[in-house]
Amino acid sequence: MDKKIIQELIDRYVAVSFQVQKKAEYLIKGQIGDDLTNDQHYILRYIHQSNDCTSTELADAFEVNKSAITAIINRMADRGLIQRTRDVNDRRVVYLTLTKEGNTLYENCQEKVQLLVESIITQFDETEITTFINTYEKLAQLLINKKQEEREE
Amino acid sequence: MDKKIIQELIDRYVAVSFQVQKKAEYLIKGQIGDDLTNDQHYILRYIHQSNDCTSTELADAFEVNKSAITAIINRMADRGLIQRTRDVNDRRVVYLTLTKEGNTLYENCQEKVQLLVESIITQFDETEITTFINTYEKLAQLLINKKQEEREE
DNA sequence: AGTGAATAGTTAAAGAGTTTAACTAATTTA
DNA sequence: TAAATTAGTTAAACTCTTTAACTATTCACT
Repeated sequence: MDKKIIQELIDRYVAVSFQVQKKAEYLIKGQIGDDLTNDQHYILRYIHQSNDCTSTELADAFEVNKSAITAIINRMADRGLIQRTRDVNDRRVVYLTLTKEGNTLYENCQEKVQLLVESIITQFDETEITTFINTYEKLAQLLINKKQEEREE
Repeated sequence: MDKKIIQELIDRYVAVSFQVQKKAEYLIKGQIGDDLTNDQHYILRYIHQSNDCTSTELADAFEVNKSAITAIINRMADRGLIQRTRDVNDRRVVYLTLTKEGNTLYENCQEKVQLLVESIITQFDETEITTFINTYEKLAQLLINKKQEEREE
């Protein structure tokens, strides 16, 4: 690929990924209201999806220090959204789960996000969007590998 | 499209966009070091790209309040990266530009980001990536329209 | 079995980013 | 020209993040 073309693609990619991220967060925030910050919403989703979620796992996924996770979890636990449970076999490990209230809030958010996304996703045909997500996932994998490489140096 | 398929696409999309964002920020941070936070890096890029950039424009682009922009710009101006200039015709308006130091830092970052992105972008063929970015840009446009609609309600 | 290293998580302090509300100063409009 | 609007700032309160030091537990090894 020509260097100039690459440069152009980078500029387009940077601009568009930025826009999509910010606008999507704006629209979702508009849907779910002030109950959750963006970060708390991501955490809520992540814990709901994951089995036996731990602080370390979250810190890796979010690329922040474990103490940043502790702080967020504290706030959400104070509000009764998240529960901590010690592993019986390895008592260093603390599992994070959603409380009943946390789950209800998740369901609420998910419903609203779904309505929003549906109204947009239906403007693509299925092939276009699966092709898009396939490439996106390939990109994600390459980035994960790249991180792995850097770690090993 | 079937409801179930949509649901699956949403889950894949949410997961992958999240991963790409976090890993990309991690890798870029690894390249440019501790000179800039992620947000400051975005601001630096944005001001470099834009002509006659103002706080209001940044606040719109980043979907935050103007006072959040003031705070970041203050920090970067204190470090001598950004300059404020009043508009001669409309003296309410303040234009933001990069100083010489700001520009040097930008060039530096851009070079490093480019090396990183090149090493990844070359693993796609050109058709795949332009198709990807086209769809991405279509998505961005839909989100922008959606925001516009909501504003008008 | 016992010592040293590694692992999971927390705490505290300092700084960065955000929101809200109140404010100044300049411009528009009616 | 008075009233409303616009661009930007300030201050207080809060969230998020990093660094470094810490506790508690488990692993590895002789």
